[in-house]
Amino acid sequence: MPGKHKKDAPPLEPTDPHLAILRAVARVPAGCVASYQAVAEAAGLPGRARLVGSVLGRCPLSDDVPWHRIIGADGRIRDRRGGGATEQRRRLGLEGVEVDERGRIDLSVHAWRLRGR
DNA sequence: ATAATGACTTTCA
DNA sequence: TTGAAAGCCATTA
Repeated sequence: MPGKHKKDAPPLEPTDPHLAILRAVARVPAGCVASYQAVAEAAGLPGRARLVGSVLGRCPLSDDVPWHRIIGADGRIRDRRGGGATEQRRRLGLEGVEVDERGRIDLSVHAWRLRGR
């Protein structure tokens, strides 16, 4: 039994922000895109758009999570170091999302909306 | 504890 | 529309 007077900090919690973000990204359906901000809100972390990017950047570009469906709030693919934007564009194309030459995506068509009515 | 960094957003020119 | 500057926030050094 924990009779410690000093506080103990578990390594992971059910409300772990990282986990919540990954979960939110995972529920974005194919053929749709969501902004970092939208994902943050969906994860219950309003205003942490930057954190979403950090988490996705730290994770490997695996198929475990549809990272390619996350784009900037302006509906364009965000550029980042190392590249990967090309891969993202390719994947989106395979899913039926039309991406402009400049990386622009029609949000009025593919924007993912939070379900919950 | 302070400073720098990053797959962000918004505002202004 | 494009680009620069500031705002914002957790992680990392």
